[in-house]
Amino acid sequence: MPTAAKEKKGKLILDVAIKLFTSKGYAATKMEDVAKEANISKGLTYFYFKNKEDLYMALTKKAFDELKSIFKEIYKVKGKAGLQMITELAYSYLDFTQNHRIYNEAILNFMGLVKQYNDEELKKEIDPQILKSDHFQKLLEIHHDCGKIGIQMVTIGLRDGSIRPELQAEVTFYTVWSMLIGYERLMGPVGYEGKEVKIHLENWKPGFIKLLQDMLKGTIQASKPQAVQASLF
Amino acid sequence: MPTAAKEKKGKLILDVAIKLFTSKGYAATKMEDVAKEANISKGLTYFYFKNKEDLYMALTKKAFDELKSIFKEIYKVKGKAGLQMITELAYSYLDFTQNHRIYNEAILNFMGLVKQYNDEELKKEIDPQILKSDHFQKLLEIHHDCGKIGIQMVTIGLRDGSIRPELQAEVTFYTVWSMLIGYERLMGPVGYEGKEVKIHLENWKPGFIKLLQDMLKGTIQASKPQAVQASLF
Amino acid sequence: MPTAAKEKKGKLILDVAIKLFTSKGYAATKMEDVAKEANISKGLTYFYFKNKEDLYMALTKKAFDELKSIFKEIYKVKGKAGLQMITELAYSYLDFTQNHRIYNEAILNFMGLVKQYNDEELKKEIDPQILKSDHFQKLLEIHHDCGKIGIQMVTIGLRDGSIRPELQAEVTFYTVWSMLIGYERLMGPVGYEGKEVKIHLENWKPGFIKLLQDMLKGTIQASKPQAVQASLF
Amino acid sequence: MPTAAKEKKGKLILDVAIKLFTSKGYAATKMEDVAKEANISKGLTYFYFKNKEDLYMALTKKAFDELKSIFKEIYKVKGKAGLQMITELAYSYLDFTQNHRIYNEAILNFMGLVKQYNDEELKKEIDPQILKSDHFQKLLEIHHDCGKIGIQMVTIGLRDGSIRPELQAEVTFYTVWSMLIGYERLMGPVGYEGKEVKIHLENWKPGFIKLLQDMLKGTIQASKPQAVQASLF
DNA sequence: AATGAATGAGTCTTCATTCAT
DNA sequence: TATGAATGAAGACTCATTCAT
Repeated sequence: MPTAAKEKKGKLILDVAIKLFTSKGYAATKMEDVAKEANISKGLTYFYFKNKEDLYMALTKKAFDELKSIFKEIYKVKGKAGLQMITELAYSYLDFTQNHRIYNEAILNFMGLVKQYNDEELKKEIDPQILKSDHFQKLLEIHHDCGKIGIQMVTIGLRDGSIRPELQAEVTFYTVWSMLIGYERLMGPVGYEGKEVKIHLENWKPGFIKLLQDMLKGTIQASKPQAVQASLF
Repeated sequence: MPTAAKEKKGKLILDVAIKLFTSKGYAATKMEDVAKEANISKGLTYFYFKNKEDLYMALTKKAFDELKSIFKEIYKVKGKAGLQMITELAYSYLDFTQNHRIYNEAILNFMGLVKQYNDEELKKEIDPQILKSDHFQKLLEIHHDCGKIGIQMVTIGLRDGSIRPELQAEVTFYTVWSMLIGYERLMGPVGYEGKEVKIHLENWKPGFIKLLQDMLKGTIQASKPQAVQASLF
Repeated sequence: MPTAAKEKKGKLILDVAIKLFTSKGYAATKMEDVAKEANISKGLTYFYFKNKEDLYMALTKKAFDELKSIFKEIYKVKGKAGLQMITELAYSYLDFTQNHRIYNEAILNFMGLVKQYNDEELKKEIDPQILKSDHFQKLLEIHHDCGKIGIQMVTIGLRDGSIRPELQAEVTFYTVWSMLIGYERLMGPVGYEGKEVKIHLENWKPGFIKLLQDMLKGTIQASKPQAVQASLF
Repeated sequence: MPTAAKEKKGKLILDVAIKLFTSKGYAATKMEDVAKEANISKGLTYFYFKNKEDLYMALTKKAFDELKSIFKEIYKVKGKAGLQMITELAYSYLDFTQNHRIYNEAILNFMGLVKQYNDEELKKEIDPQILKSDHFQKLLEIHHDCGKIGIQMVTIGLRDGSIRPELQAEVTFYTVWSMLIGYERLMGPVGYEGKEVKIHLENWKPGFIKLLQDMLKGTIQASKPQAVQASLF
């Protein structure tokens, strides 16, 4: 089988894994389920992925890759104000996490791992299989990429005046990212039709974006969120 | 054995579980480990907790209880501006998640569960043992409590002018919460001594808080964060 | 507590056990279930019965006692032909097994045990707790009692001519008993509304009794089954 | 591995299970014992049988299959009178139950299950694993097969005059089956060398068969039991 | 007599992973 | 590459039984 075909099958397995991990969760998904759904044998999955953790790290890698492509897509278009970029990013990020629950979970999980990895004591408790995974090692190299682009976006905003000049780019971007990460998880409670809590999903998103913008806004305004959103699709 | 003693043993088991889940993770911790560490028999853990998931839900319940007590502690002191309350909350929340990684994880996990629970299709995939857990059912009842207090804080801020009057309390509070949730996880990557990323932990926190305040600020300023923080400890 | 009261509680436990063993089966019934249903503590059941097997043997003993009382009841009335006695016995036995599924099961089980007990090799495999049970030992002594009475009934029939004189009492009685034992179990399949099997429960019983009588009948007839049945209630 | 080999291993496991269930009993036999005795790993037994109950149901299925083959073997030979067939059947059945205690137990157990299964209330108490077992479902379909053949035998007897014409085939056959079912169990008590009960195994069997025949006999006699028995071996 | 917390041996069952083919 | 039978370590959970009170 040529390399192209090999990659195809590897992708197939990964896609199936994404589907199953999303619906049933990592722990509840058996390697056999993955194989069955992909119409291949159980053994073959181990030809393409060293083990289950490795498969999950491959998924995480894909999550970061897709996230990065979102960042790049927004970043590469010239002439946009920095705040507009961040706004677009926010919309895309929220869509990304809503459409790919497992991706956000994988990213969340990976960031937890990085925290452990950077702590000499906690590092020992990390499953050795994760450490050995090529995908994990690759992730360690690339997981700052999104941050770097995001920081660039903020930097542009600082320069073009769409973002308040007194802000620090790194701090600002990671704070924005914090917000975006929390959103998907809070959708569960927020979406619930509680008697006393009147907030609903439809209301939250625009308000959330507006707050994000207000937090950053400089004297020169970015285009209206609605307009931005429209331009994204 | 008097009820007090019975409760004590239940708490002992829970405390041990918190310790082990924190250091080794939920999946890697055996019920037998918990029993051994608590100097009791394996069977007794099942006398106090129906099963492992139930134990985890008890832990989650405790996480929410402690979080709620943080909210209440800040809320009950009269005479503070709303923005000050939110600021204090932010500091306490960040401390809470940093000091109790497992609590934040449990809360994150529970919110993911709530999302599944509210989706007819995804609900089926939830482990029945979770659904049957009394602690889980209790959590469904109380998990809005923190949100309600937080919304009250924002409402106070809207009235006293410390928070911009055009904001909507619910939307605003949940957006604040989003920020707080993401922080702990991003500390992993942020804390890493990357060559190109200059942001460090010491820098991030105050900047993060500052941004949060700027996002909300009305015409009347709350007291300085530093002062607030000092008063908390 | 006076002996009378003690016996009362012991009977209560036994009655509860009968109820639960009947509905859920021996293996699926926990000692705790028994205690709970009897509104006593788990520990107390062990005061009245050495262990679970002992409780089952007590149940078996009661089954044999009740069966024996049925035999005696029929036997003690003078003036009946032997065949009539056997007929009455058949009716009563079938009622007994239908109303007390667990009794028949216990009797069946005990007879299997006796078979094992009489085989030097298989005897070793019997749970020692059974062997140690006073109820089991008692059962070994009395389990022939029903047979003895039954044989007497046949003997009477042989003498009074209601049963064919060429038959041997022991062989005949145990053959009758075989029939009666099988009936309860076959009611499951027979009761099923199969498309091709037309036999129904209502039809089977009288036909069964008729065949039993025909098997034994001598020149002098016993009263009609219907009449006999009527006299029983 | 070819299908033949796969079937072989499944049979091996089943044979081992039959051996162990027979000697130690179902409850006392561990799945690990079965695996060890079959020289395979514990896990492999679960590859061939979903769980322990499923294995027992497979055993029960085999019991019914073997029983059915006995019925068919006798039924297929033309020219025999119906009573002779029943007589042969009785001999074979008694041999079957004596040589395969576990088979009879399984059949007895299954018939109890069918009774529960047909009662809406009791059905709930059946272990779900049993209900899910393919073998159990298959048994529900086939468990009338033996009955059907037996009824045919009686029907033949009614036509050829070897069985009394006034009898009803279904009722008659199931009554015969009742007798046969009880026999194995009663051998325990009967076989015991009681001081007062003189019946012994050697005496019982021919007498039992004789009574069975007398119960059915029409004007035309079937061949002698002894001759029949001889022809069977 | 009575309680019910505590024990711990016992077992079923799962499933990631391997390997002969 | 591909299969799927086979492995076996691992772990959740049960429950009869005991015993301090």
